[in-house]
Amino acid sequence: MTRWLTEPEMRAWRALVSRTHHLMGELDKELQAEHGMTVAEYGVMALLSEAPDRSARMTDLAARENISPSGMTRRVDGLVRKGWVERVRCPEDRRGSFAVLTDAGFEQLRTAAPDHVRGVREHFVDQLSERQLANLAAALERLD
Amino acid sequence: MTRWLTEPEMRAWRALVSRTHHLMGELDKELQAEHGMTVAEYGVMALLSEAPDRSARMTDLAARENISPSGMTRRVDGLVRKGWVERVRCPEDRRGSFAVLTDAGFEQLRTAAPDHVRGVREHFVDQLSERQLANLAAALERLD
DNA sequence: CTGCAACCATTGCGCACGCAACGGTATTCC
DNA sequence: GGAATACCGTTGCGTGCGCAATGGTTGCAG
Repeated sequence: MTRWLTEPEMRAWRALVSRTHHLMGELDKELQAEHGMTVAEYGVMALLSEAPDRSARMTDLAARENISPSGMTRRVDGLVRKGWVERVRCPEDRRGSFAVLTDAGFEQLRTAAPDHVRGVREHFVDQLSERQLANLAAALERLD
Repeated sequence: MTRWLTEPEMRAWRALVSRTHHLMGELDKELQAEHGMTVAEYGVMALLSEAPDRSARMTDLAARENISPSGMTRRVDGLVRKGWVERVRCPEDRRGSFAVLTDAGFEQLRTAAPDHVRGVREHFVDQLSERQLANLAAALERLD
């Protein structure tokens, strides 16, 4: 006996999928055009910039960004090619390696951040009330 | 002068991106394992099943699913290969073509739907209150 | 101390997508 | 009516990701 989705449930589900997808697409195009980087790359660099020594293990990065280890390897590959990140072999566990944000990477992030934040505000944050944002965060953080 | 994100704004933004991404991944894996189809394919077939004559123009499908025309061409290619959709050239506009849900496709959808809906409930709908769902839909539908 | 299981990051492979360019068709404008 | 324009769907090409398998390393069990 299947409990089908009610009309409000369906609306919430469809809105979540389609709005999020569209939103990410817009932000990606903007950040790519203005600063030659993707939102995914931005995410990694933002994480690194706030980490001790501006560095983190590959596994941690993958977990924090919700992608597979191999996906993170390639994402970091791209950042290394652009000179924004370096790899450093881990001394006390020679299997692992650190991704470290370079000075050029930090500067790139500093330059891109205002534009990216403006994009997030324009397409998302500033279109909702403080209350709506709080409710949305509370709801989504409850999942899983 | 950049208005940085406040902590609640940041939480809402991060939650939206990461939870949605994770959610889609889970549903995709389940639907793939149980019925050999992706959520994206399900979406197209669901649209077709509710359309007049179970058919729709490629352009309409692409717009409704928020993907590029070429993306929709390939998505439908896959469905045709599986025998769930057929292409029919449009009589009154010979540039265009219809995607039509076959009987096999309709049957496939009927079989997969209960499991997919259960997944959506389990991972999303049933974890939130009625009120939260309504708020979430209202907030997201307001974007753009 | 030795052998085996667990783990880290990477690589090969396949897949889905976007963009730009294209052929074919419809429409508009003179 | 004929030429320019806009539009529909498809294809070539490049990109980013997941899964499975791999090489190198660690740590645990006996």
